[in-house]
Amino acid sequence: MAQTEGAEKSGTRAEMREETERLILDAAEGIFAEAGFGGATMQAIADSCGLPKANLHYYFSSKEKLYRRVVERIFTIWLEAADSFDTEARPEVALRRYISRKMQLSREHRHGSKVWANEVMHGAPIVQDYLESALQVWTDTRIAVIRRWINEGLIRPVEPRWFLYMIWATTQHYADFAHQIETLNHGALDDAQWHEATETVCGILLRGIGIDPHSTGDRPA
Amino acid sequence: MAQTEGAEKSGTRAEMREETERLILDAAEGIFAEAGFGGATMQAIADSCGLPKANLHYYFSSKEKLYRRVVERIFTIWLEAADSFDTEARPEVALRRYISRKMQLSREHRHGSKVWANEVMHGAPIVQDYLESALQVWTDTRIAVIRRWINEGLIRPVEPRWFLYMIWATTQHYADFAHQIETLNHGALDDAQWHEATETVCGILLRGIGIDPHSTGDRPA
DNA sequence: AGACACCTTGACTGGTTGGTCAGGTCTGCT
DNA sequence: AGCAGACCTGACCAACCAGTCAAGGTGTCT
Repeated sequence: MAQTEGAEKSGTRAEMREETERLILDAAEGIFAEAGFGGATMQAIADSCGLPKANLHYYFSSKEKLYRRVVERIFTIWLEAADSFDTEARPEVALRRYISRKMQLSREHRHGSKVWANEVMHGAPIVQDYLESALQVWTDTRIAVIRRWINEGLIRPVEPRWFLYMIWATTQHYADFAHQIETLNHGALDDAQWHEATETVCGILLRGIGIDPHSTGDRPA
Repeated sequence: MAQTEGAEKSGTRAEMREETERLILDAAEGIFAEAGFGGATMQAIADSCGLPKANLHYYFSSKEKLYRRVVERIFTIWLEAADSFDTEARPEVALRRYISRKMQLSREHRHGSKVWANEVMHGAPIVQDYLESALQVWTDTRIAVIRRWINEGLIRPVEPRWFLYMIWATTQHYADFAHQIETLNHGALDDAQWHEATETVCGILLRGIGIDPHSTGDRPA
């Protein structure tokens, strides 16, 4: 009976295992985001997904293993979003799409962004290898693209590194500091505010590097 | 003997107490920044400043009280820096000074920024009242100033709220994500890089709202 | 039906942590 | 000198937490 937890119907063994793991990972992401690794307890995660604590240890042998899986999942989502930074498109198109996507992620994956921020803030004890491999590679290729745009005179000459950090910082801020933003806003941002914030961020960043933010790709150059 | 801890010479009772409290607060700031509230231990803080753990409890009755004092101190520094946002000066001067000051704080008070970020990310359980009072007031006055600049045609019309968040996000990113930045940079940023990053951030943000970032106040308008 | 592997869970444990306390030390005052 | 009050600290404790385990349940094969 307890095997068909919650709403999902029974499927194959593998499907059910995956389903339960996802249930735990979702709960863990929320708890780790709200309390940090040290502040989170396995009991709290167990309560959050309505499973006994011992059950968690059946699926994830240790707290650290569970945490690592949470962070890995977040990094995967982040990398997929990163693909929206199209290296072939014109800068105003590629950047606008990438920034919009990152804003969307901040809205839909607030917890994930917080866990990542926490991890990096504490010196990336778990994901140092990601920083040095995948992130390094991704960053280097994008820096090369931005350099090319500069050489072709498409954007103003800015150090690509600092510009990329500005994009990350401004977009992730809406997830990591959501509580502060919502306090100052007297409530959660509505659809219109999210749209306006995204437009403002896009507008300032694009204009900041010398692009007219309204000359999107759908008009002939 | 142990009373004149470390390097400082003995002064009055009050001076020595203040000195010891500062020693503990400095250590606590570092530990809280690196491990979060839940991950930090009183023993680690004690070791970090070379005092026995029981001594910490003599000066700060509980871990939470100590943490609160750390956060309060950070907020004070933040507010003092906020005064560099001169509401009288012209936008390019006021903004450039404020952004530069915030970048400087990110470099000199990395730990403090991290503790603040941690606190807000976890829902500001300790400093919610600051957000609702002091920060709210400060933000409202600055938004009014930016609105005035817009009405006077000094800067492009942007929602001041989102613009302010961009400033906070980009500058604090250099403290909160220092580890990520330094990993990608293969080492800490040197003086030249900090200068260049500050210039890039200022340049993009000012240009983004329609200001020529090089028309500083020291030339006649 | 029976056997087997997989899943679930309440109860338990060893280690860690925040906090206490009694007894000692030092300083400034009279 | 002698005293009072501030300061220091090793040893201790109760609470909590990650992780274990053994016993029982459930689905799926032959």
